Amino acid sequence: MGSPARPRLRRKEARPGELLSAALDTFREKGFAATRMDDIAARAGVSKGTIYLYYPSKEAVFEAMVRANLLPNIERMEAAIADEERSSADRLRLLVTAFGEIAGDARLVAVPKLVLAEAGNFPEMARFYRHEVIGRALSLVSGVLEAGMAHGEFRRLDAALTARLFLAPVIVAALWQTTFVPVEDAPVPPADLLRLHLDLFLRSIAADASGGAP
Amino acid sequence: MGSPARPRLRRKEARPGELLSAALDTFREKGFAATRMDDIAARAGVSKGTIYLYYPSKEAVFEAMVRANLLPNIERMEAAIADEERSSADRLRLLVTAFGEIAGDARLVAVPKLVLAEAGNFPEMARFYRHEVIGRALSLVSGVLEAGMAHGEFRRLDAALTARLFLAPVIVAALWQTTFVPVEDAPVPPADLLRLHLDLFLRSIAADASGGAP
DNA sequence: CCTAAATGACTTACCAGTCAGTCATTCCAG
DNA sequence: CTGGAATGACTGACTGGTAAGTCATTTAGG
Repeated sequence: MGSPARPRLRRKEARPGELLSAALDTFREKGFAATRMDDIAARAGVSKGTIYLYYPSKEAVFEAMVRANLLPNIERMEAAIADEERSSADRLRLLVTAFGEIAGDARLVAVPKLVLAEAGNFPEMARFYRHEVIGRALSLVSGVLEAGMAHGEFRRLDAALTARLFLAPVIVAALWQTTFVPVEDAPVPPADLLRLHLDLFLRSIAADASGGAP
Repeated sequence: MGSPARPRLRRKEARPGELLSAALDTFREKGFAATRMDDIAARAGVSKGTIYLYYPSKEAVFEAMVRANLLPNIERMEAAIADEERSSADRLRLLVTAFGEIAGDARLVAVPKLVLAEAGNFPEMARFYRHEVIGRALSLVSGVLEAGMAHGEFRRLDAALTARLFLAPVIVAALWQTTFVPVEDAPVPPADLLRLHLDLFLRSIAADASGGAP
């Protein structure tokens, strides 16, 4: 028993990231309230006091964790449609693929789910997430939709509403994944669902009645 | 100061319902962990001890509250398509309307959101909800879809997947409503969103009138 | 050595759950 | 009717356990 799991290390640079990563995994498993600072510390291989060297409170850890996971998501999305050469339909296809990858990554998806669950207790963060992540995703999609409409590729529709309809199945797939898959044995392959979604969606917004796909 | 707010009343019959209603409103505002039994009691105009006359624990209150809000939802849904005379498209239209009403009722929608948020801590309840509410909603929709396909009204598609795509925007609208509307000032009218959804969805699954290409 | 990062025992606050006592209501005896 | 005894719904101070946050001490690393 006497063997100390690890000698105490001093890693001023790496700590904050390690702590937030441990925090994400712990919040993901138990939710905000049921997570103890000792849990996070143990997972990061550190004692509780160490967390307080870097963050002033549990809430601060939570907020920092959410912020740390904003940029990667946004960048993935924006990278997915950087290619301006493609047709609007192709760009939507790429977007669905990119979102599908995010939706399949349980660790990434945990963040919005936590924001959702804690919106009542962290209204400021909810507003922030609403604008910085969801707002950007919506603009991204409606930008592509408007381009397609201007180009005559898609019918004229309310781009803001249509963008929401485009994203809805992705969001539901993501939430489903984190909520029910750990609890039951018959998962629906998100890839199949999203392929069908793209097919139906493109058909429903296509400009001419006689099909759109080349 | 001496004035007692209210004389103590004895209402053995009405209490359980009043307690669950107070519990719903409190859980809705703060989430499960952050609500205190004293909060629920105060909202119900009762002392904390009284709750324990009717429910053995905080978790029991939560579970009872969820169960109490199952049946109304299911019955609303099933009533919405009871009319077997109509076309499948019309029945989908009625379903969207019914779901839209549920989605617009912030109190009702809070329940699935709480289930979602607490699925990790109440796996049994998550499974239960998955089967008794979501499962039933999915069968309802896929039943209508299959009837429409058999009738030649809709294209042949995977009914289970398509049903999920049909429900996704309703679910997202509901979650949006409870999460972001209290936090910002520019709500999207769910009615507009769902009307567009129905339009696009029906178009995407319609059998090709002009003998089009698959 | 010296500094500052890391530790973990300690303090403090909070809250689920308990239970001895209170009082509104009912119901019979006179 | 009436009053007072019995009932049991209701109360709220209290307990025990838990966990956030602190800080005097320890020790890695330069």
